[in-house]
Amino acid sequence: MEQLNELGLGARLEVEEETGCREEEMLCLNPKPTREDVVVSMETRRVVEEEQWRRLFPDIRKCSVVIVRSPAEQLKVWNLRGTQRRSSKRVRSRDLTSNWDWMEPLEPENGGSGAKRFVKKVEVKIAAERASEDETRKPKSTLRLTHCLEAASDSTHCHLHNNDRDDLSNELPQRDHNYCLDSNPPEGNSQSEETSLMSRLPSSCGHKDGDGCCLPAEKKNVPSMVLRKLTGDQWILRSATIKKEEEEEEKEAVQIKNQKRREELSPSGRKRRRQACGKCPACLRKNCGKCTFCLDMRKFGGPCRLKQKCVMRRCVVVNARNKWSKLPNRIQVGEGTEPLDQIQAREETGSTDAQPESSHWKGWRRWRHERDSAGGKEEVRKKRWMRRRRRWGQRRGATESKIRKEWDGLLMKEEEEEETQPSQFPISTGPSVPDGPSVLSGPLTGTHVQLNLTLDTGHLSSNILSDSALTCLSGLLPQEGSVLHVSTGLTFIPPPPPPLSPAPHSAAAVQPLQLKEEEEPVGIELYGRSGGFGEQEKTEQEVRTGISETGKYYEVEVELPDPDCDQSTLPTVSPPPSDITQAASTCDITYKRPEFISLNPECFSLLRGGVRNAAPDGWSLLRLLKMLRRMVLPAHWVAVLAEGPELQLLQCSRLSSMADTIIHVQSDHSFHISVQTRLLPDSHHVYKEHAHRLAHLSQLVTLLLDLERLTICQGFRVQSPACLQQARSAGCHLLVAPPFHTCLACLLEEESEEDEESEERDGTMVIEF
DNA sequence: CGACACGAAACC
DNA sequence: GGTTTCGTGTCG
Repeated sequence: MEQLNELGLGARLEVEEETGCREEEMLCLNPKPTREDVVVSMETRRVVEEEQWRRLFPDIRKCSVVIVRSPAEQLKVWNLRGTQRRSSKRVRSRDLTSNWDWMEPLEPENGGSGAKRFVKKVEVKIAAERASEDETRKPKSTLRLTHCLEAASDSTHCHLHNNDRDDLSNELPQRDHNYCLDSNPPEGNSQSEETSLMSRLPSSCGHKDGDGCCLPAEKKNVPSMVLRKLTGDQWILRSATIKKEEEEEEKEAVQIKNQKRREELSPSGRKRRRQACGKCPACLRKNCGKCTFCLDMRKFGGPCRLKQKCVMRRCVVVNARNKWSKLPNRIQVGEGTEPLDQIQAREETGSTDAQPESSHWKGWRRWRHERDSAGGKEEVRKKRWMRRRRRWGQRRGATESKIRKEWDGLLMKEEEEEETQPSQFPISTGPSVPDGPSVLSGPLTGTHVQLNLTLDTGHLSSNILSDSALTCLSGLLPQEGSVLHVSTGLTFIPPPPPPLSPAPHSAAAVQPLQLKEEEEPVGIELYGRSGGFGEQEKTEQEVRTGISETGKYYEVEVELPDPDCDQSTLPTVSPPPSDITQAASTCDITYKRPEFISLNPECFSLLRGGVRNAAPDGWSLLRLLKMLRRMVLPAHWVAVLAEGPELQLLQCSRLSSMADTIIHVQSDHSFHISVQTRLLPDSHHVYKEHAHRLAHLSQLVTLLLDLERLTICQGFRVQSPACLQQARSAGCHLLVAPPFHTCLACLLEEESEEDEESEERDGTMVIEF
């Protein structure tokens, strides 16, 4: 018996010798299955296979063949589990059926026998007729375990040969768990014999190439699947062919890059030095003797550590060239096409705005700052901070609340992530490769923007996810008054179908979201978690049934409707998430807006295709919630489940005139409205305008829009008597549009009636204090 | 990302 | 050979 180096193989082989003086190695396959049920069910088959195996190789003393046949669905689950289990290591995976080829964790010492075992599940296919042939003609081959690597992988191919295994410990990567079961004919055997043997015994990995190495997975008939890490905890499953193509593209890109680099390089191999033009005013200038770099120079008594040119002498032309060369899409932008002489001419006029934004000029500005202000560094830091703030400040306003600070922290973190993981939130209009990486973005038609969030299904429940995502959205997305509709739904929108014609370069169509100063988001964590949690879990379960091979996608849809279009039209409703595959194939790029969606149970049945009638109250609300989350609600309205159970629609924007307003929807779809815990009186205008029981989602949306129509001058909100008091003391007039004036009037009644005078003008109520 | 440090090319 | 300063790497 011989034990092979465990480290070298990444696993241990137990090799035993039974007959003859010559040591022959046999592969010992650990009989321990990982999926006992499957193995038991396949027991008969296993015995047959083992018999055949033994006939082929009678020298084998111990031979355990584990034949794993599992439904594709289960394989998927295994695959996912495997991914999670092995997420810290490099994951190698071939096709779904190669799942059983994964190495299990090494076992501890095996019962004091001194031998260790490893679990290696190998697919063995032996043709019956061949096997019988071999009965008479024993193969003189021994088995060998071939380290099987994908061509694309950067590791080396290794074989376990009888005579060179000593080298293996040095050659084999420790964590490489892809192996081929291979047979090695004894020396002297003809090539044909080998071929014949190979054909008799197809391995789980494939054939041999000329060097005796395993052919890459791609060369087999079975399509390989590769798990590829995107970011953080994200993995995508994709076929190896695509991976190969991508890697080829990457290779090409690298080659082009290298070629360009070589062109830039001087004969010595170092990058060619850029030459100053020698003509521009900067080049003609003398050392200022004041800047950091001048002060660093020996002639100015410096230590000569910085070794940089005087900031005032940095060549404008070179810097400009440098800038444009670094500018992405410069041709499209148009700035880069500006003739050099123009730049130069402008420079000669002394115009400072033409100074290229390079580190040199930043340095120059820094120097100027240092010169101008004593606290230069502090100022620079402040400016940098402000610059960062501006970027996010476009999304965020500048209030000084505690929430704000926390929010800023979150945003800063997010910004960092955004910078390091630019593909995380792709906002692209380009069509995606059908089988490509699955961080996809939908089509951007007109003003329709979709933000696709790819989230790790293992870490966020849909509840948490929706809340957090919504909170983010409320802070991040632009709010053009009531023009922008922010979807509060988290919806799977399947990737668009492949383009009919080669799509134009998508880069031109990529539009960054123009973000605007935003208001404070209202934390909604308290809502929706307290009540109906069980139902939430149920939902999640249901959603998960729709997990595809490519992952689970939550899509946040942001719609920027045409200002002219009627806002009360019902927004997009995406296909239900449970039918991802089908939806992906039948998805229409232009999502048609249905007239309305009925809230009756039949409608839900149609949408969800499940059993509805026996659903409890909360269940019904949950369905309503899910539908609401799939559609676009008026800006910053969020639907959550709360205790009761009841469904609550909350206005999450602090700046909204409807902040602190909650629409409570009961399980029978009746609703009432509260403003800052005060119930709106039954006599309220809103109740008269709208049916007390919601029959359609469109009614709910109309209700929200009606409530949103409130306009208030002077920035006072009128949800409470305190606000009115405040407005009153400020001596301002309040312009309140219907139907909210009734609500206001109600509040006023509660507070005091004597001070106010009101009159109706053109449907607008003017209240004067 | 900016500041800093430093090797080495380019220039004088 | 000395000086200048570009390109690049490292660090916070």
